[in-house]
Amino acid sequence: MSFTEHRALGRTLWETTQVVNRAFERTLAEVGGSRAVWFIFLALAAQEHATQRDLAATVGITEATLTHHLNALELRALVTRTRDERDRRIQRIEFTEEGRAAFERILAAATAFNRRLVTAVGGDLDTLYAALDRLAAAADADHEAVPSPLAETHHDIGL
Amino acid sequence: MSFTEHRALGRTLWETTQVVNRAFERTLAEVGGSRAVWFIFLALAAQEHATQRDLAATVGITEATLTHHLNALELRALVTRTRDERDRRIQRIEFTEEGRAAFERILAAATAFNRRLVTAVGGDLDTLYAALDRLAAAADADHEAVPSPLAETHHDIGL
DNA sequence: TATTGTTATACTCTATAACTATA
DNA sequence: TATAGTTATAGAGTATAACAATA
Repeated sequence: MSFTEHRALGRTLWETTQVVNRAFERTLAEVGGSRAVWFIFLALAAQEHATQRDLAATVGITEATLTHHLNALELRALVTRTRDERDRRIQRIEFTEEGRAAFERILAAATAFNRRLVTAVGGDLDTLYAALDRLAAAADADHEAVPSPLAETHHDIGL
Repeated sequence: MSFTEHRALGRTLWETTQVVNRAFERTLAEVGGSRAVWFIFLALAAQEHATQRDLAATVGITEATLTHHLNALELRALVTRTRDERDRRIQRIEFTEEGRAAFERILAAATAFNRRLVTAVGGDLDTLYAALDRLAAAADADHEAVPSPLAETHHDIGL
């Protein structure tokens, strides 16, 4: 029974992502991570952010949400926050030794997971990326005002 | 700067879905809907569920979560719940007149949105579906115990 | 005044476990 | 005992608005 003349592309995309994401979250949970933490860690390791605002934008969340996550990470002693000497408004966020180790574990798990996905897709990878980019562009078409997270590093950072 | 030898397939998939989903949620919100409500409405309209348990499985959520959503829908007078005469454990869920009208509005919005996505992808639709299916299968490979939601109606129902 | 980040609060979606009603 | 569904509770992730500290 179908309610539309087209197949359910948005829904298929949603469900595929749900399945993939749940598997990914399970994988990360096994090494003490989560998707949100993984994205934040990657952005931290890349060291391409000047402020928490930048970092939040890179991760694709608000500043308040980032603070929320950083609080948890600091509580777990995985990162430290120290005020910048020259501009005390700015927090400098750094991995602790333990945090760096956690990052390495999560990186290994995420890399292995990604490799599995890439292998599954086979040779059509560029075609898939092109299709996904067209989907995102089409969805955003009505709403240029809303910035798409990580647009500039799209595809360039580990999973 | 890249931390993996492969491009970030899982992440690209995630971000694409985020962008598409956010646009979809905005579209639905304009007609008083949400993704969860839309999925539930579709399952209701299809009338292929015997119990709430079935319905929850079709939508891909737990019974408790479904109850949560049905409470909200009943409060908004979009659905009614009546006990089955022959087995009073069973709730029969039906659209109210208003609920049916809401469904029609949401259907129209979702169909238009889906058409936009399909148009954007162009002629590669089957290739894209195949790639997405391979991704879901690969992600699930480690975790056969976890049932993927809507496996049987995959692709067969409106967005 | 503008910027950086935090706090307070709340919302949505989700789940688990204990429970009630019915069979 | 088993099944259908609800309630109570909680947790993760997210956001907005008001705020404090600093520039």
